[in-house]
Amino acid sequence: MQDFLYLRENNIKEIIELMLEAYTNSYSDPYEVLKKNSFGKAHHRLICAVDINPGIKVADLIKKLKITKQSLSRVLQELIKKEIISQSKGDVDGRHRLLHLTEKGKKISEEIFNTQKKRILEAFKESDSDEVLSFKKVLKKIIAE
Amino acid sequence: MQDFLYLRENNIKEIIELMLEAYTNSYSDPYEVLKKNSFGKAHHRLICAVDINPGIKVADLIKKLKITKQSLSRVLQELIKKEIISQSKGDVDGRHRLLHLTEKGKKISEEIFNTQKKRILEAFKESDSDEVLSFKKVLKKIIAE
DNA sequence: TTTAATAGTCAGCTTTATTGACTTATATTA
DNA sequence: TAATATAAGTCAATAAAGCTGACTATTAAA
Repeated sequence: MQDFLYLRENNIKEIIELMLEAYTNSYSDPYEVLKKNSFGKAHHRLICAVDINPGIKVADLIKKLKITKQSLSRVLQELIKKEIISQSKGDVDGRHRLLHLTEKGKKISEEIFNTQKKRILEAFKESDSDEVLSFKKVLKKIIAE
Repeated sequence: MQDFLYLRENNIKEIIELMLEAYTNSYSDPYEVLKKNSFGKAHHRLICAVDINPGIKVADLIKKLKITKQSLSRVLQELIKKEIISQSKGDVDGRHRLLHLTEKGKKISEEIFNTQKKRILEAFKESDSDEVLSFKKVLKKIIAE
């Protein structure tokens, strides 16, 4: 019977710690850009999620970020006031509030993204394209419930 | 000239958001176990880092978790008091404090790990072994400075 | 038209992390 | 050996991020 090395407990545990470190490193890269705009980690996570999911509704954002609506609200209202994020009423369901980055928000998100992409690009340039594809594929499967 | 799809900005951006979600999901899995022991996310991160890096010194832990020593201290002293983590003086350099999980700490870490590994195992079982190897390889490269 | 879902809000609290200013112990180097 | 640097610990004050609970307003569905 074959022993699947990659399914061994120690490998799984190592992967879990690698994910912690990869996230921690990647999301600390834009520290200066965020500070310049008086934003914290909570703003960063929110901007990132709205950027890649334009038109996302509040309920889905809460699920994605795994925070309460009260926690989200404080940060979201700040970003709306500063005209980084805009809201619109859902056309299918009028109770929904659909969130988008404003033009100003897109610029700041790009600035944040530029500091983060360096790290990823370096890693990808040292990898084969199929390795990168596998990376993304597995990442998506980890997210799926 | 070839266009490397996987190096396109939108793909990199998507990867960055996938990492956010994968980390958020993976590290919210042990919510009940942590709550039972009156531990929070900070304790979780610390236990995980010491588990996979036995004998790590305080300075390296601070670098890995990207927090200040004052932030680390509060949580670390709690875990030392509760006999989850033990300290020993470094034999090479007597100023170092080397951190280990105690037997009690190993048990709790296993309990935490068991809730996290399910998600990873499911993802890995649906993947080929070379995809998992690529995943780990790229993850490590993202961490590297 | 009653009920359910979505979003927003107010208040009070806990947890996590920060800055800045120190102390103690050990190691290095001049 | 004496001066300096490094690693860790500590005290105090503050900020950032998150939570629970109790509500209101709006819109959709039964």
